[in-house]
Amino acid sequence: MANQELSKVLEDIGIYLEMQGVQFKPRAYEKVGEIIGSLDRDVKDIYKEGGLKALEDIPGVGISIAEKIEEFMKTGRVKYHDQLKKQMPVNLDELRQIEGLGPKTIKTLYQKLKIRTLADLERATKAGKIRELEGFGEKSEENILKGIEFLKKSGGRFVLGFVMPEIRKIEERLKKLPQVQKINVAGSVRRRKETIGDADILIISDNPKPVMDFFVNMPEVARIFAHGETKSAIKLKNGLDVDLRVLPKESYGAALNYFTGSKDHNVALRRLAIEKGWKLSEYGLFQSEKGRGKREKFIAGRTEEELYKKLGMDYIEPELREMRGEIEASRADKLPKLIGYDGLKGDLQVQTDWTDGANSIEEMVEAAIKAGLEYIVITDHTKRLTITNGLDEKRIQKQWAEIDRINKGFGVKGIGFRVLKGTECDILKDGTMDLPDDILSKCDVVGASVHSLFNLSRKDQTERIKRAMSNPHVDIVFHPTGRILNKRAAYEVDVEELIKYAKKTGTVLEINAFPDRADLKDEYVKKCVDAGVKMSIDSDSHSINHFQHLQYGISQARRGWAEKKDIINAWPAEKMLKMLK
DNA sequence: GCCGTTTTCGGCCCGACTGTTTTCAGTCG
Repeated sequence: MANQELSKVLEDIGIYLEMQGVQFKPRAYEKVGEIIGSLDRDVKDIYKEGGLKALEDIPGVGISIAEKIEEFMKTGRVKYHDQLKKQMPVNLDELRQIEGLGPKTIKTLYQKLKIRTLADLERATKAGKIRELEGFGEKSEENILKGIEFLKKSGGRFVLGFVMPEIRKIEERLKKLPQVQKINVAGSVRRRKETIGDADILIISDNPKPVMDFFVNMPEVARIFAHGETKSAIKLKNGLDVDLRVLPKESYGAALNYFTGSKDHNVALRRLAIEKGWKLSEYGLFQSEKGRGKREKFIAGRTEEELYKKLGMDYIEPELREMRGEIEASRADKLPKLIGYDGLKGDLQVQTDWTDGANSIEEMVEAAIKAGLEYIVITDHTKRLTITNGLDEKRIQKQWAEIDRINKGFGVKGIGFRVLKGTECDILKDGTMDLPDDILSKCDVVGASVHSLFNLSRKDQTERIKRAMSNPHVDIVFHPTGRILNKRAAYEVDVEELIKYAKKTGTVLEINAFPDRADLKDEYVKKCVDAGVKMSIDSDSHSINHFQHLQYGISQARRGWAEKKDIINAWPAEKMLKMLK
């Protein structure tokens, strides 16, 4: 799908235009880039079927952008984009990752200091060049440096949910090859870590050469590092490294286990094997025979299940293999029965075009039904978040009438789906809510969110959120720590104190499934599980395609040892509602 | 550059915060 590439070109045009101080056009390009980026259908297909006219039917696309899309389809580039880029030859991808660096700043830095790349920026910062610029000072320089440091720490890692579609696509393609008998994606992808460094694909094949040839010649390959019979390694255009390995049938389980990790988990398994007088490697579990020249006796390794069983353990799900007590739990028959990937019945955070969502309530409902859900809560933003056109007292009541109308329609048609009334209500500076209690009391589900003042002291931020939790109508704290992976650290807040207070007030904490939020993170999920604090897994959908993100929230819950009993939207609507304040 | 229950031109939703200034530009959500 060329949508992603096209979407980036259009968004880049918007940024370049913004640098030039052009009015309104930037937003038009930015918006259309967003829309195309989250489109269901391949733009290529739309163009093939209906030409320019069909392109213009895409929301946000007029004649001018339609022509640019056409040009992109025909030539793979957009001249207008090339021209703009020539005028301002900076590495936007790199520089824009720094929090606080917008188009205008990037422009100034280029014009005054010839900064094009992250490396240029770091050099200038360390040489104290930034603070000398007009309009900049020591603080600006310090903030940029902090941004660079943060970026380095997250160091080239990819957000799982953002690269997963591409990995799955490659997996599906390889799976279809007649020479491939079995295939698995191993490594941190299989453990479902929130970010991954690379992807390891394992296969069984009697005739691997054609598979390898196919693999290194895929259209999204940018570089080939290795191209052999048992191992090939490539870099994709999006920067992700992918390895493909061919494994022998009899040791596939052992190899899958080895390549899935985590490293520490593997070490623990090997130690267990040694205790029993055996030896574990990626080739299998062996009886280590004394004496030279004797062949080691193969004990297990065809499947992972067999391997764990021989070691006297229950099978351990990949998401648990992080050395957080899973070895002991497995031996004691005390592993959790993790919530399943089909385990959700509802979604408690959904935005619509009443605020900053892309689709109507009805469209979101239709998509939710398709995603297999039984209910959703409409939780549009509230008035403080003005840019989203947040709902005030009047508009939210209007929305309720619309929801009633939709639910009534389901009643008539005999559809069991339920739309619930909710809000993603801003928590104000002092911990009070952006909507009055009499409105909140009439919502089915009240979510509370921090969207401002990320830099309060740890104490003030914690008190602020605790005050919101003490509101008798606040059911859930949405994305409790506010982090954005690869972009922004969590605000200073005492999460353990929030967990304690959640228990005391009966407040639910959210696992936000949006890929770069994944908030709460796994270790806090486990603390909630241990403390008996209930959680919800919500997509935070802003368009009909975002329900697919729920799986990443489920991953996060599983990595935190959560079972069905811990996740309130794994329950039927009635039971879920009864649990709330 | 897009859009239209303001319909083919004239709008395009804003407010808080920061760091720099001494009245404001840039960024964020």
